[in-house]
Amino acid sequence: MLGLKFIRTHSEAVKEALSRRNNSFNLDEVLAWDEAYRSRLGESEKLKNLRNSLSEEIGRMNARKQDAAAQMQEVRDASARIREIDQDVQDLEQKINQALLMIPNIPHASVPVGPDEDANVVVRVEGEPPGFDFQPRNHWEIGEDLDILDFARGVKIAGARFTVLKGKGAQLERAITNFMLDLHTREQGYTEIFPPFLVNRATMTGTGQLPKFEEDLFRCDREDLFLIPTAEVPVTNLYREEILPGEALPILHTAYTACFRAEAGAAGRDTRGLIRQHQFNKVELVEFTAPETSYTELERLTDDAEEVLRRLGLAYRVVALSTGDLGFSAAKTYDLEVWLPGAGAYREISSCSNFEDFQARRANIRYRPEAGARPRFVHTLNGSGLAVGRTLVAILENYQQEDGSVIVPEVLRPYCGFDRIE
RNA sequence: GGAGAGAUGGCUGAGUUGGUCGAAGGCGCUCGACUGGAAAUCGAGUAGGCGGGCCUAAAACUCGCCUCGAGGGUUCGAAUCCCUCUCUCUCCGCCA
Repeated sequence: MLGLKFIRTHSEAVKEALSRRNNSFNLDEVLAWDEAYRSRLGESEKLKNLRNSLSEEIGRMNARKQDAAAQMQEVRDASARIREIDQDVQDLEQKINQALLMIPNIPHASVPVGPDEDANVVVRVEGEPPGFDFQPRNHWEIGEDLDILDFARGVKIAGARFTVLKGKGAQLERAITNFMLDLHTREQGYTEIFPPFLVNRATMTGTGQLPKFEEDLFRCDREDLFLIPTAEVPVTNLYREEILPGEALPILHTAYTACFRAEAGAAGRDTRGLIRQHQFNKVELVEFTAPETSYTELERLTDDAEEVLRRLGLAYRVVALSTGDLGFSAAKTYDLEVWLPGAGAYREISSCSNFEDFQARRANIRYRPEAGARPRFVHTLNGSGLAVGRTLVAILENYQQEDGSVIVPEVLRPYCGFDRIE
């Protein structure tokens, strides 16, 4: 969410940012409401001031046994008018707040300008895609032949976009998860969190999933709880409505969670394989930092995610998303795309974003730079470190052998206890 | 699921016959004094939000309004009275 004061004083810049995002939000309407809101609020506050001073006077007169009937009548009249005006104030305030929740973040100046993903910019390419002297296969073929992925039974017990991992497939998934968590916690300084997978509406609103994107979420109707689409949601909201001491920053958290996405707008896309599932595992990195350092922290956090790919020996590239492809809450995003030989393409395996104070405003997460100073909004960042299912896909496709077996990357062997799946 | 208790500032804890209470006291924290330095001691300060003024702007300052879990009501006036909701704690039941 953008600050109302900011929108008020920088309306042209906000409009310009919205157009770079291909967003057709009507800002003038909000500005008009704001105008009316402040004028009505002023009227109301004047009358409340009158009411307060008269009430005090009445108290004093009563103590002296004087007759305050006239004053009481005056306050009664004022209160009636206040009630009317406050109704307007409340209506306007509500309209403004609802509108504010629908305005996306402003892209950072360094974000490439463009209408869609075709305008994304490849920032760097790392690692060599492996060469094969045979035709590399898709992960779903490899996985089914090895009897470690069972798509048919996933559909039977749950539905489309649900898959069963079996035997060494399940073990490898678990090994990948543990390898990532250990790297982040032991070497990169993140504190591990294991959060609830179901969260309430306020939490979903805090990170920007609600109110605009409810159709992308799974919801438990009975309790009005939502299955988290990413650990970003519960972990960022950990400090909702809090003022953190300045010396606590930066706060680095990593969390493994299952993630649940309705994939409402993705019908027909990636229908085969593990790439696009309703449920998948992910290890997430979440960071809270002071505004001054958030962009250097974005580079560091992205590098922490890249380290997973480097250690797994997977080729990848880093892509800066364009203004038209940027997520609703993000000011800047790098996607990490891993090379998939079976698909013959780079596919997204991580997304690292700086949200600046967009989420912090929604969730009211602040910090006090020093004792006695006014609280400021923190900046929040997060990135996948990494999507576990897609990492499994990348390993199957990149480490496949001509005989159909798959070599396990060195760093994972201590975690799974085998060096090959055949 | 049943019964009961409670929600006050960073923490603790008064305030519940409605009226200078945004709120005593203590702790913590900040600044200052004392000290070679520190501890102890003493003094001062220390909630958040919104709107206005000031200003190129922010901060600071200043005026006002709101907030004592959330929302609504009674009243000239509510932390204090009434209603609804949420959450926490204790006991019982159930359960991994």
